[in-house]
Amino acid sequence: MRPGHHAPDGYDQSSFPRFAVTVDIVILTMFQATLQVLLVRRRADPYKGAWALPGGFKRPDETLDEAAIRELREETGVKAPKHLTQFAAYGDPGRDPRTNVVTVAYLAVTPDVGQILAGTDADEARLWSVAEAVAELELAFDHDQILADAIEQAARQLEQSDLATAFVGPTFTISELKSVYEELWEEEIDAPNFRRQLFVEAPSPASYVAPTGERRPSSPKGGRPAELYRAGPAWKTEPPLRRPRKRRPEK
Amino acid sequence: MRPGHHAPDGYDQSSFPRFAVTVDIVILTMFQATLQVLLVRRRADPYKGAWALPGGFKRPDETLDEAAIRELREETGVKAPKHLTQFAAYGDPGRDPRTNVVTVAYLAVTPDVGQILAGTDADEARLWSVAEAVAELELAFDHDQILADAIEQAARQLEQSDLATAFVGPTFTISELKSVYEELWEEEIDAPNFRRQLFVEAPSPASYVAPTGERRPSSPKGGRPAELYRAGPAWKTEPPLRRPRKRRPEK
DNA sequence: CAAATAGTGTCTCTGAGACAGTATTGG
DNA sequence: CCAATACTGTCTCAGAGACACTATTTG
Repeated sequence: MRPGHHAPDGYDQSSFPRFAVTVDIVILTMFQATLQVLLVRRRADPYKGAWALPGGFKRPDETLDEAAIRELREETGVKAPKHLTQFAAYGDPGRDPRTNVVTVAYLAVTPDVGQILAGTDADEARLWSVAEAVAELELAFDHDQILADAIEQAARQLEQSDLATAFVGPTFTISELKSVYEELWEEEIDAPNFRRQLFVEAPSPASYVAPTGERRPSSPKGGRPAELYRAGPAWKTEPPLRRPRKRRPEK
Repeated sequence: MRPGHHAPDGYDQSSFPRFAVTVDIVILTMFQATLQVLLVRRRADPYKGAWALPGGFKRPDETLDEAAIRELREETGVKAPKHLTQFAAYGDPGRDPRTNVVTVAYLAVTPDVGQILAGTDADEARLWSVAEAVAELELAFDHDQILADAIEQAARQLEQSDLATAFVGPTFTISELKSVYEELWEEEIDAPNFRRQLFVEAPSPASYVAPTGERRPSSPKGGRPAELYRAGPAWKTEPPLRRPRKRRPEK
Protein backbone atom coordinates (compact mmCIF):
# COMPACT_ATOMS: atom_id res chain seq x y z
CA MET A 1 0.00 0.00 0.00
CA ARG A 2 1.33 3.43 -0.84
CA PRO A 3 2.01 5.89 1.93
CA GLY A 4 -0.50 8.65 2.48
CA HIS A 5 -3.51 6.60 1.47
CA HIS A 6 -5.63 4.21 3.44
CA ALA A 7 -9.07 2.75 3.21
CA PRO A 8 -11.51 5.24 4.75
CA ASP A 9 -13.48 3.99 7.74
CA GLY A 10 -16.78 2.54 6.74
CA TYR A 11 -15.73 2.08 3.14
CA ASP A 12 -18.43 -0.05 1.59
CA GLN A 13 -16.76 -3.21 0.35
CA SER A 14 -19.96 -4.42 -1.29
CA SER A 15 -20.43 -1.45 -3.59
CA PHE A 16 -18.78 -3.26 -6.48
CA PRO A 17 -18.94 -6.85 -7.69
CA ARG A 18 -16.21 -9.24 -6.70
CA PHE A 19 -14.53 -11.94 -8.73
CA ALA A 20 -12.30 -14.90 -8.32
CA VAL A 21 -8.99 -14.21 -10.01
CA THR A 22 -6.95 -17.07 -11.39
CA VAL A 23 -3.73 -17.46 -13.30
CA ASP A 24 -3.21 -20.03 -16.05
CA ILE A 25 0.22 -20.95 -17.29
CA VAL A 26 1.26 -22.11 -20.73
CA ILE A 27 4.59 -23.89 -20.58
CA LEU A 28 6.15 -24.52 -23.97
CA THR A 29 9.21 -26.61 -24.63
CA MET A 30 10.93 -28.28 -27.56
CA PHE A 31 11.30 -32.03 -27.51
CA GLN A 32 12.56 -33.96 -30.52
CA ALA A 33 12.29 -30.79 -32.61
CA THR A 34 8.59 -30.60 -31.81
CA LEU A 35 6.76 -27.96 -29.83
CA GLN A 36 5.26 -29.33 -26.60
CA VAL A 37 2.86 -27.94 -24.01
CA LEU A 38 2.42 -28.91 -20.36
CA LEU A 39 -1.15 -29.93 -19.46
CA VAL A 40 -2.90 -31.38 -16.41
CA ARG A 41 -5.93 -33.63 -16.18
CA ARG A 42 -8.57 -32.16 -13.89
CA ARG A 43 -9.45 -34.21 -10.83
CA ALA A 44 -12.57 -32.23 -9.88
CA ASP A 45 -15.56 -30.61 -11.49
CA PRO A 46 -16.05 -28.56 -13.48
CA TYR A 47 -14.52 -30.26 -16.52
CA LYS A 48 -13.50 -33.27 -14.41
CA GLY A 49 -11.29 -35.55 -16.48
CA ALA A 50 -10.59 -32.93 -19.13
CA TRP A 51 -7.11 -31.70 -19.93
CA ALA A 52 -6.41 -28.12 -18.95
CA LEU A 53 -3.62 -25.64 -18.54
CA PRO A 54 -2.08 -25.62 -15.07
CA GLY A 55 -3.31 -22.71 -12.96
CA GLY A 56 -5.35 -21.64 -9.95
CA PHE A 57 -6.51 -18.89 -7.68
CA LYS A 58 -4.48 -15.80 -6.96
CA ARG A 59 -4.08 -14.91 -3.29
CA PRO A 60 -4.49 -11.34 -2.05
CA ASP A 61 -0.99 -11.13 -0.63
CA GLU A 62 0.91 -12.14 -3.77
CA THR A 63 1.46 -10.53 -7.14
CA LEU A 64 0.10 -12.09 -10.29
CA ASP A 65 3.60 -13.23 -11.22
CA GLU A 66 4.03 -14.89 -7.85
CA ALA A 67 0.69 -16.65 -8.18
CA ALA A 68 1.72 -18.04 -11.56
CA ILE A 69 5.00 -19.38 -10.19
CA ARG A 70 3.29 -20.93 -7.17
CA GLU A 71 0.44 -22.55 -9.08
CA LEU A 72 2.74 -24.00 -11.68
CA ARG A 73 4.79 -25.64 -8.96
CA GLU A 74 1.78 -26.86 -6.99
CA GLU A 75 0.00 -28.43 -9.93
CA THR A 76 2.86 -29.89 -11.91
CA GLY A 77 5.98 -29.78 -9.76
CA VAL A 78 7.66 -27.70 -12.45
CA LYS A 79 9.95 -24.86 -11.43
CA ALA A 80 8.99 -21.70 -13.31
CA PRO A 81 11.51 -20.68 -15.97
CA LYS A 82 12.92 -17.17 -16.09
CA HIS A 83 10.92 -16.00 -19.08
CA LEU A 84 7.46 -15.85 -17.54
CA THR A 85 5.35 -13.26 -19.26
CA GLN A 86 1.76 -12.34 -18.87
CA PHE A 87 0.07 -12.11 -22.22
CA ALA A 88 -3.70 -11.78 -21.83
CA ALA A 89 -6.66 -11.70 -19.44
CA TYR A 90 -9.93 -13.52 -19.98
CA GLY A 91 -13.13 -12.51 -18.24
CA ASP A 92 -16.14 -13.41 -20.35
CA PRO A 93 -19.24 -14.07 -18.27
CA GLY A 94 -19.76 -17.81 -17.93
CA ARG A 95 -16.23 -18.81 -18.91
CA ASP A 96 -16.17 -20.69 -15.60
CA PRO A 97 -19.48 -22.36 -14.73
CA ARG A 98 -18.94 -22.01 -11.00
CA THR A 99 -18.69 -18.30 -10.49
CA ASN A 100 -17.32 -15.13 -12.01
CA VAL A 101 -13.69 -15.77 -12.75
CA VAL A 102 -11.18 -13.52 -14.42
CA THR A 103 -8.00 -15.27 -15.39
CA VAL A 104 -4.62 -13.85 -16.29
CA ALA A 105 -2.66 -16.02 -18.67
CA TYR A 106 1.10 -16.52 -18.56
CA LEU A 107 3.54 -17.87 -21.07
CA ALA A 108 6.81 -19.50 -20.14
CA VAL A 109 9.33 -21.41 -22.13
CA THR A 110 11.95 -23.84 -20.97
CA PRO A 111 14.48 -26.24 -22.44
CA ASP A 112 13.62 -28.89 -19.89
CA VAL A 113 10.61 -29.02 -17.60
CA GLY A 114 12.37 -31.39 -15.22
CA GLN A 115 10.42 -33.87 -13.16
CA ILE A 116 6.65 -33.56 -13.59
CA LEU A 117 4.53 -34.36 -10.54
CA ALA A 118 0.76 -34.10 -10.69
CA GLY A 119 -0.49 -32.02 -7.74
CA THR A 120 -3.56 -32.54 -5.62
CA ASP A 121 -5.91 -30.93 -8.13
CA ALA A 122 -4.70 -33.05 -11.02
CA ASP A 123 -4.93 -36.75 -11.84
CA GLU A 124 -2.08 -36.52 -14.27
CA ALA A 125 0.31 -33.99 -15.68
CA ARG A 126 2.41 -34.37 -18.81
CA LEU A 127 3.71 -32.79 -21.98
CA TRP A 128 1.64 -32.97 -25.14
CA SER A 129 2.78 -32.11 -28.61
CA VAL A 130 1.03 -28.88 -29.45
CA ALA A 131 -0.12 -30.27 -32.78
CA GLU A 132 -1.78 -33.21 -31.03
CA ALA A 133 -3.27 -31.13 -28.25
CA VAL A 134 -4.85 -28.74 -30.70
CA ALA A 135 -6.15 -31.46 -32.99
CA GLU A 136 -7.30 -34.10 -30.53
CA LEU A 137 -8.03 -32.62 -27.12
CA GLU A 138 -10.92 -30.51 -25.95
CA LEU A 139 -9.36 -28.44 -23.23
CA ALA A 140 -11.34 -27.27 -20.20
CA PHE A 141 -12.85 -23.78 -19.97
CA ASP A 142 -11.56 -21.49 -22.73
CA HIS A 143 -8.09 -23.01 -22.57
CA ASP A 144 -8.10 -23.86 -26.29
CA GLN A 145 -8.25 -20.15 -26.97
CA ILE A 146 -5.63 -19.35 -24.35
CA LEU A 147 -3.24 -21.91 -25.81
CA ALA A 148 -3.70 -20.56 -29.33
CA ASP A 149 -3.07 -17.02 -28.12
CA ALA A 150 0.03 -18.16 -26.25
CA ILE A 151 1.57 -19.71 -29.34
CA GLU A 152 0.90 -16.59 -31.38
CA GLN A 153 2.48 -14.59 -28.58
CA ALA A 154 5.57 -16.78 -28.56
CA ALA A 155 5.96 -16.50 -32.32
CA ARG A 156 5.94 -12.72 -32.04
CA GLN A 157 8.27 -12.69 -29.05
CA LEU A 158 10.87 -14.63 -31.02
CA GLU A 159 11.32 -11.59 -33.21
CA GLN A 160 11.43 -9.03 -30.43
CA SER A 161 13.18 -10.65 -27.50
CA ASP A 162 15.70 -13.32 -26.66
CA LEU A 163 12.91 -15.88 -26.20
CA ALA A 164 14.49 -18.27 -28.71
CA THR A 165 17.40 -19.05 -26.44
CA ALA A 166 15.01 -19.83 -23.59
CA PHE A 167 13.88 -22.91 -25.52
CA VAL A 168 17.29 -24.47 -25.83
CA GLY A 169 19.24 -24.57 -22.62
CA PRO A 170 22.61 -23.06 -21.75
CA THR A 171 24.43 -24.68 -24.65
CA PHE A 172 22.86 -25.67 -27.93
CA THR A 173 23.54 -26.54 -31.53
CA ILE A 174 22.56 -24.29 -34.39
CA SER A 175 20.13 -26.94 -35.60
CA GLU A 176 18.31 -26.99 -32.31
CA LEU A 177 17.90 -23.26 -32.42
CA LYS A 178 16.74 -23.39 -36.01
CA SER A 179 13.99 -25.87 -35.14
CA VAL A 180 12.62 -23.41 -32.57
CA TYR A 181 12.04 -20.81 -35.25
CA GLU A 182 10.72 -23.33 -37.72
CA GLU A 183 8.17 -24.76 -35.30
CA LEU A 184 6.85 -21.44 -34.09
CA TRP A 185 6.87 -19.61 -37.40
CA GLU A 186 5.80 -22.61 -39.44
CA GLU A 187 8.43 -21.69 -42.00
CA GLU A 188 11.35 -23.63 -43.38
CA ILE A 189 14.62 -21.87 -42.74
CA ASP A 190 17.72 -22.31 -44.87
CA ALA A 191 20.40 -23.67 -42.55
CA PRO A 192 23.39 -21.88 -44.10
CA ASN A 193 21.60 -18.53 -44.06
CA PHE A 194 20.48 -19.10 -40.50
CA ARG A 195 24.07 -19.63 -39.40
CA ARG A 196 25.24 -16.53 -41.19
CA GLN A 197 22.67 -14.34 -39.49
CA LEU A 198 23.80 -15.53 -36.10
CA PHE A 199 27.48 -15.01 -36.79
CA VAL A 200 27.77 -12.03 -39.07
CA GLU A 201 25.10 -9.64 -37.95
CA ALA A 202 25.84 -8.94 -34.31
CA PRO A 203 26.39 -5.33 -33.27
CA SER A 204 30.00 -4.61 -32.71
CA PRO A 205 31.93 -6.42 -30.11
CA ALA A 206 28.88 -8.32 -28.88
CA SER A 207 27.78 -11.52 -30.60
CA TYR A 208 24.59 -13.51 -30.77
CA VAL A 209 26.23 -16.85 -30.16
CA ALA A 210 29.59 -17.80 -28.76
CA PRO A 211 31.29 -21.12 -29.48
CA THR A 212 31.99 -23.31 -26.48
CA GLY A 213 34.59 -25.42 -28.27
CA GLU A 214 32.62 -28.55 -27.45
CA ARG A 215 30.66 -30.73 -29.79
CA ARG A 216 27.49 -32.75 -29.48
CA PRO A 217 28.00 -36.43 -30.47
CA SER A 218 26.11 -37.29 -33.61
CA SER A 219 22.90 -39.28 -33.46
CA PRO A 220 22.73 -43.03 -34.17
CA LYS A 221 21.70 -42.09 -37.70
CA GLY A 222 25.11 -40.62 -38.34
CA GLY A 223 26.06 -37.17 -39.51
CA ARG A 224 28.75 -34.76 -38.57
CA PRO A 225 28.76 -33.84 -34.86
CA ALA A 226 27.40 -30.34 -34.28
CA GLU A 227 29.32 -27.68 -32.44
CA LEU A 228 27.83 -26.33 -29.23
CA TYR A 229 27.24 -22.63 -28.65
CA ARG A 230 25.98 -20.45 -25.87
CA ALA A 231 23.93 -17.25 -26.18
CA GLY A 232 26.05 -14.13 -26.58
CA PRO A 233 25.44 -10.69 -25.07
CA ALA A 234 23.96 -9.16 -28.23
CA TRP A 235 20.82 -11.23 -28.04
CA LYS A 236 19.30 -9.26 -25.18
CA THR A 237 19.39 -5.99 -27.06
CA GLU A 238 18.60 -6.98 -30.61
CA PRO A 239 17.21 -10.35 -31.64
CA PRO A 240 18.88 -11.59 -34.81
CA LEU A 241 16.02 -12.84 -36.95
CA ARG A 242 13.10 -11.03 -38.44
CA ARG A 243 10.05 -13.08 -39.18
CA PRO A 244 9.67 -13.56 -42.91
CA ARG A 245 6.88 -11.61 -44.46
CA LYS A 246 4.22 -13.47 -46.36
CA ARG A 247 5.45 -13.97 -49.90
CA ARG A 248 3.94 -11.89 -52.63
CA PRO A 249 1.72 -13.71 -55.10
CA GLU A 250 3.39 -14.15 -58.52
CA LYS A 251 2.84 -11.35 -60.96
CA MET B 1 -22.52 -20.36 -18.64
CA ARG B 2 -21.65 -23.29 -20.84
CA PRO B 3 -24.15 -26.10 -21.34
CA GLY B 4 -23.41 -29.34 -19.55
CA HIS B 5 -21.83 -27.69 -16.55
CA HIS B 6 -23.41 -26.04 -13.55
CA ALA B 7 -22.37 -25.02 -10.07
CA PRO B 8 -22.81 -28.00 -7.74
CA ASP B 9 -25.20 -27.48 -4.87
CA GLY B 10 -23.45 -26.31 -1.77
CA TYR B 11 -20.43 -25.11 -3.72
CA ASP B 12 -18.44 -23.05 -1.29
CA GLN B 13 -18.13 -19.57 -2.73
CA SER B 14 -15.80 -18.47 0.03
CA SER B 15 -13.16 -21.13 -0.57
CA PHE B 16 -11.08 -18.73 -2.60
CA PRO B 17 -10.31 -15.05 -2.17
CA ARG B 18 -12.28 -12.52 -4.14
CA PHE B 19 -11.13 -9.36 -5.82
CA ALA B 20 -12.49 -6.26 -7.37
CA VAL B 21 -11.72 -6.26 -11.08
CA THR B 22 -11.33 -3.00 -12.92
CA VAL B 23 -10.46 -1.91 -16.43
CA ASP B 24 -8.30 1.11 -17.23
CA ILE B 25 -8.19 2.62 -20.67
CA VAL B 26 -5.33 4.43 -22.37
CA ILE B 27 -6.66 6.55 -25.24
CA LEU B 28 -3.95 7.90 -27.49
CA THR B 29 -4.44 10.41 -30.26
CA MET B 30 -2.33 12.70 -32.41
CA PHE B 31 -2.94 16.44 -32.15
CA GLN B 32 -0.68 18.94 -33.86
CA ALA B 33 1.76 16.14 -34.65
CA THR B 34 2.09 15.39 -30.92
CA LEU B 35 1.03 12.26 -29.08
CA GLN B 36 -1.77 12.93 -26.59
CA VAL B 37 -3.39 10.86 -23.84
CA LEU B 38 -6.85 11.17 -22.31
CA LEU B 39 -6.84 11.61 -18.51
CA VAL B 40 -9.42 12.33 -15.83
CA ARG B 41 -9.06 14.13 -12.53
CA ARG B 42 -10.31 12.01 -9.66
CA ARG B 43 -13.23 13.42 -7.69
CA ALA B 44 -13.02 10.98 -4.78
CA ASP B 45 -10.46 9.28 -2.61
CA PRO B 46 -8.16 7.50 -2.98
CA TYR B 47 -5.92 9.87 -4.93
CA LYS B 48 -8.59 12.57 -4.88
CA GLY B 49 -7.53 15.42 -7.16
CA ALA B 50 -4.87 13.36 -8.95
CA TRP B 51 -4.92 12.70 -12.67
CA ALA B 52 -5.63 9.12 -13.66
CA LEU B 53 -6.50 6.95 -16.60
CA PRO B 54 -10.23 6.56 -17.15
CA GLY B 55 -11.54 3.22 -15.90
CA GLY B 56 -13.70 1.45 -13.37
CA PHE B 57 -15.20 -1.76 -12.10
CA LYS B 58 -16.09 -4.67 -14.34
CA ARG B 59 -19.59 -6.07 -13.91
CA PRO B 60 -20.22 -9.81 -13.77
CA ASP B 61 -22.53 -9.81 -16.79
CA GLU B 62 -20.18 -8.12 -19.23
CA THR B 63 -16.93 -9.06 -20.89
CA LEU B 64 -13.72 -7.20 -20.15
CA ASP B 65 -13.96 -5.51 -23.55
CA GLU B 66 -17.50 -4.36 -22.83
CA ALA B 67 -16.46 -3.01 -19.45
CA ALA B 68 -13.71 -0.98 -21.09
CA ILE B 69 -16.09 0.52 -23.63
CA ARG B 70 -18.67 1.35 -20.99
CA GLU B 71 -16.26 2.89 -18.49
CA LEU B 72 -14.61 5.01 -21.14
CA ARG B 73 -17.96 6.43 -22.13
CA GLU B 74 -19.14 6.94 -18.55
CA GLU B 75 -16.04 8.73 -17.36
CA THR B 76 -15.15 10.82 -20.38
CA GLY B 77 -18.05 10.76 -22.80
CA VAL B 78 -15.71 9.35 -25.44
CA LYS B 79 -16.99 6.69 -27.81
CA ALA B 80 -14.55 3.77 -27.89
CA PRO B 81 -12.60 3.49 -31.14
CA LYS B 82 -12.48 0.21 -33.07
CA HIS B 83 -8.93 -0.69 -32.11
CA LEU B 84 -9.39 -1.48 -28.44
CA THR B 85 -6.84 -3.98 -27.29
CA GLN B 86 -6.08 -5.38 -23.92
CA PHE B 87 -2.37 -5.28 -23.21
CA ALA B 88 -1.65 -6.12 -19.59
CA ALA B 89 -3.07 -6.92 -16.15
CA TYR B 90 -1.87 -5.45 -12.88
CA GLY B 91 -2.53 -7.10 -9.54
CA ASP B 92 0.22 -6.25 -7.08
CA PRO B 93 -0.99 -6.32 -3.48
CA GLY B 94 -1.66 -2.77 -2.32
CA ARG B 95 -1.80 -1.19 -5.75
CA ASP B 96 -5.17 0.13 -4.66
CA PRO B 97 -5.30 1.24 -1.01
CA ARG B 98 -8.97 0.37 -0.64
CA THR B 99 -9.06 -3.32 -1.31
CA ASN B 100 -7.61 -6.05 -3.52
CA VAL B 101 -7.99 -4.86 -7.07
CA VAL B 102 -6.81 -6.49 -10.24
CA THR B 103 -7.00 -4.23 -13.25
CA VAL B 104 -6.92 -5.08 -16.93
CA ALA B 105 -5.47 -2.32 -19.08
CA TYR B 106 -6.68 -1.41 -22.55
CA LEU B 107 -5.15 0.62 -25.30
CA ALA B 108 -7.16 2.45 -27.92
CA VAL B 109 -6.21 4.92 -30.53
CA THR B 110 -8.36 7.43 -32.34
CA PRO B 111 -7.97 10.31 -34.78
CA ASP B 112 -10.47 12.42 -32.87
CA VAL B 113 -11.80 11.82 -29.37
CA GLY B 114 -14.86 13.98 -30.05
CA GLN B 115 -16.57 15.85 -27.26
CA ILE B 116 -15.06 15.15 -23.84
CA LEU B 117 -17.47 15.20 -20.89
CA ALA B 118 -16.23 14.50 -17.39
CA GLY B 119 -18.42 11.83 -15.77
CA THR B 120 -19.64 11.65 -12.21
CA ASP B 121 -16.40 10.18 -10.88
CA ALA B 122 -14.25 12.88 -12.44
CA ASP B 123 -13.85 16.59 -11.85
CA GLU B 124 -12.32 17.11 -15.22
CA ALA B 125 -11.33 15.15 -18.29
CA ARG B 126 -8.99 16.26 -21.04
CA LEU B 127 -6.16 15.40 -23.35
CA TRP B 128 -2.59 15.83 -22.17
CA SER B 129 0.49 15.66 -24.30
CA VAL B 130 2.20 12.43 -23.36
CA ALA B 131 5.50 14.20 -22.92
CA GLU B 132 3.93 16.61 -20.43
CA ALA B 133 1.97 13.95 -18.59
CA VAL B 134 5.06 11.80 -18.12
CA ALA B 135 7.24 14.69 -17.03
CA GLU B 136 4.90 16.74 -14.89
CA LEU B 137 2.05 14.66 -13.52
CA GLU B 138 1.99 12.06 -10.79
CA LEU B 139 -0.76 9.76 -11.91
CA ALA B 140 -2.94 7.89 -9.43
CA PHE B 141 -2.31 4.25 -8.47
CA ASP B 142 0.23 2.61 -10.80
CA HIS B 143 -1.09 4.49 -13.79
CA ASP B 144 2.34 5.92 -14.62
CA GLN B 145 3.50 2.39 -15.25
CA ILE B 146 0.37 1.48 -17.20
CA LEU B 147 0.77 4.52 -19.45
CA ALA B 148 4.42 3.71 -20.14
CA ASP B 149 3.52 0.12 -20.99
CA ALA B 150 0.74 1.32 -23.28
CA ILE B 151 3.05 3.50 -25.31
CA GLU B 152 5.54 0.70 -25.72
CA GLN B 153 2.68 -1.54 -26.80
CA ALA B 154 1.52 0.99 -29.39
CA ALA B 155 5.01 1.34 -30.81
CA ARG B 156 5.18 -2.42 -31.30
CA GLN B 157 1.68 -2.65 -32.74
CA LEU B 158 2.58 -0.13 -35.43
CA GLU B 159 4.87 -2.73 -36.92
CA GLN B 160 2.50 -5.66 -36.66
CA SER B 161 -0.97 -4.30 -37.31
CA ASP B 162 -2.81 -1.53 -39.06
CA LEU B 163 -2.74 0.57 -35.90
CA ALA B 164 -1.10 3.51 -37.69
CA THR B 165 -4.18 4.28 -39.73
CA ALA B 166 -6.30 4.30 -36.58
CA PHE B 167 -4.50 7.47 -35.53
CA VAL B 168 -5.37 9.46 -38.61
CA GLY B 169 -9.00 9.26 -39.58
CA PRO B 170 -10.63 8.08 -42.80
CA THR B 171 -8.58 10.34 -45.05
CA PHE B 172 -5.14 11.62 -44.30
CA THR B 173 -2.01 13.11 -45.77
CA ILE B 174 1.24 11.23 -45.96
CA SER B 175 2.80 13.74 -43.57
CA GLU B 176 0.17 13.07 -40.94
CA LEU B 177 0.84 9.37 -41.15
CA LYS B 178 4.57 9.94 -41.00
CA SER B 179 4.25 11.91 -37.78
CA VAL B 180 2.51 8.94 -36.15
CA TYR B 181 5.52 6.73 -36.74
CA GLU B 182 7.95 9.44 -35.76
CA GLU B 183 6.23 10.17 -32.45
CA LEU B 184 5.85 6.57 -31.40
CA TRP B 185 9.20 5.29 -32.59
CA GLU B 186 11.10 8.44 -31.65
CA GLU B 187 12.87 8.22 -35.00
CA GLU B 188 13.11 10.69 -37.83
CA ILE B 189 11.76 9.24 -41.05
CA ASP B 190 12.82 10.37 -44.51
CA ALA B 191 9.69 11.64 -46.22
CA PRO B 192 10.52 10.46 -49.76
CA ASN B 193 11.37 6.97 -48.56
CA PHE B 194 8.24 6.86 -46.46
CA ARG B 195 6.09 7.60 -49.48
CA ARG B 196 7.81 4.98 -51.57
CA GLN B 197 7.23 2.28 -49.00
CA LEU B 198 3.54 3.02 -48.96
CA PHE B 199 3.19 3.05 -52.73
CA VAL B 200 5.63 0.52 -54.09
CA GLU B 201 5.64 -2.32 -51.63
CA ALA B 202 2.05 -3.47 -51.44
CA PRO B 203 1.31 -7.13 -52.20
CA SER B 204 -0.18 -7.54 -55.58
CA PRO B 205 -3.40 -5.92 -56.44
CA ALA B 206 -3.93 -4.56 -52.92
CA SER B 207 -2.37 -1.29 -51.86
CA TYR B 208 -1.51 0.32 -48.56
CA VAL B 209 -2.96 3.69 -49.43
CA ALA B 210 -5.39 4.80 -52.11
CA PRO B 211 -5.57 8.36 -53.40
CA THR B 212 -8.89 10.14 -52.94
CA GLY B 213 -8.19 12.81 -55.56
CA GLU B 214 -8.75 15.52 -52.99
CA ARG B 215 -6.22 17.78 -51.40
CA ARG B 216 -5.82 19.37 -47.99
CA PRO B 217 -5.46 23.17 -48.21
CA SER B 218 -2.03 24.31 -47.15
CA SER B 219 -1.47 25.82 -43.74
CA PRO B 220 -1.20 29.60 -43.15
CA LYS B 221 2.56 29.11 -43.27
CA GLY B 222 2.35 28.18 -46.94
CA GLY B 223 3.59 25.11 -48.66
CA ARG B 224 2.20 22.91 -51.36
CA PRO B 225 -1.19 21.39 -50.51
CA ALA B 226 -0.96 17.71 -49.59
CA GLU B 227 -2.95 15.04 -51.33
CA LEU B 228 -5.42 13.05 -49.26
CA TYR B 229 -5.36 9.26 -49.12
CA ARG B 230 -7.37 6.55 -47.48
CA ALA B 231 -6.11 3.22 -46.13
CA GLY B 232 -5.97 0.46 -48.72
CA PRO B 233 -6.84 -3.22 -48.27
CA ALA B 234 -3.23 -4.40 -47.96
CA TRP B 235 -2.75 -2.76 -44.60
CA LYS B 236 -4.80 -5.31 -42.68
CA THR B 237 -2.66 -8.22 -43.77
CA GLU B 238 0.82 -6.80 -43.83
CA PRO B 239 1.81 -3.47 -42.29
CA PRO B 240 4.21 -1.60 -44.54
CA LEU B 241 6.92 -0.35 -42.19
CA ARG B 242 9.38 -2.22 -40.07
CA ARG B 243 10.74 -0.47 -37.05
CA PRO B 244 14.34 0.54 -37.64
CA ARG B 245 16.86 -1.47 -35.71
CA LYS B 246 19.25 0.31 -33.42
CA ARG B 247 22.18 1.52 -35.48
CA ARG B 248 25.45 -0.31 -35.20
CA PRO B 249 28.28 1.52 -33.54
CA GLU B 250 30.97 2.66 -36.00
CA LYS B 251 33.69 0.13 -36.66
C1' DC C 1 31.07 -47.17 -50.04
C1' DA C 2 26.16 -44.42 -49.10
C1' DA C 3 23.30 -41.83 -46.04
C1' DA C 4 22.87 -38.33 -42.86
C1' DT C 5 23.82 -34.23 -40.70
C1' DA C 6 26.88 -29.97 -40.14
C1' DG C 7 29.13 -26.29 -42.04
C1' DT C 8 31.38 -22.97 -46.03
C1' DG C 9 31.46 -20.09 -50.00
C1' DT C 10 29.21 -17.26 -53.46
C1' DC C 11 25.88 -15.12 -56.22
C1' DT C 12 21.70 -12.34 -56.90
C1' DC C 13 18.43 -9.02 -56.15
C1' DT C 14 15.19 -6.59 -53.13
C1' DG C 15 14.43 -2.84 -50.76
C1' DA C 16 15.94 0.58 -47.04
C1' DG C 17 18.18 4.72 -46.70
C1' DA C 18 20.55 9.02 -48.36
C1' DC C 19 19.92 12.88 -50.80
C1' DA C 20 19.55 16.09 -54.97
C1' DG C 21 16.23 18.17 -57.25
C1' DT C 22 11.33 19.75 -58.71
C1' DA C 23 6.38 21.43 -57.70
C1' DT C 24 3.05 24.29 -55.56
C1' DT C 25 1.48 27.03 -52.18
C1' DG C 26 1.52 31.71 -48.87
C1' DG C 27 3.59 36.07 -47.95
C1' DC D 1 11.41 37.22 -54.88
C1' DC D 2 11.86 33.71 -50.38
C1' DA D 3 10.16 30.34 -47.11
C1' DA D 4 7.65 26.36 -46.41
C1' DT D 5 5.75 22.17 -47.42
C1' DA D 6 4.82 18.31 -50.77
C1' DC D 7 6.52 15.27 -54.01
C1' DT D 8 9.90 12.78 -57.70
C1' DG D 9 13.99 10.58 -59.25
C1' DT D 10 18.21 8.16 -58.61
C1' DC D 11 22.20 5.99 -56.46
C1' DT D 12 24.25 2.87 -53.10
C1' DC D 13 24.80 -0.80 -50.26
C1' DA D 14 23.38 -4.13 -46.56
C1' DG D 15 21.50 -8.19 -46.03
C1' DA D 16 17.93 -11.96 -47.06
C1' DG D 17 17.52 -15.82 -49.72
C1' DA D 18 18.96 -19.51 -53.08
C1' DC D 19 21.96 -22.98 -53.69
C1' DA D 20 26.39 -25.58 -54.95
C1' DC D 21 29.81 -27.49 -52.48
C1' DT D 22 32.79 -29.43 -48.61
C1' DA D 23 33.36 -31.87 -43.91
C1' DT D 24 32.61 -35.41 -40.57
C1' DT D 25 30.16 -38.76 -38.61
C1' DT D 26 27.41 -43.89 -38.53
C1' DG D 27 26.63 -48.17 -40.63
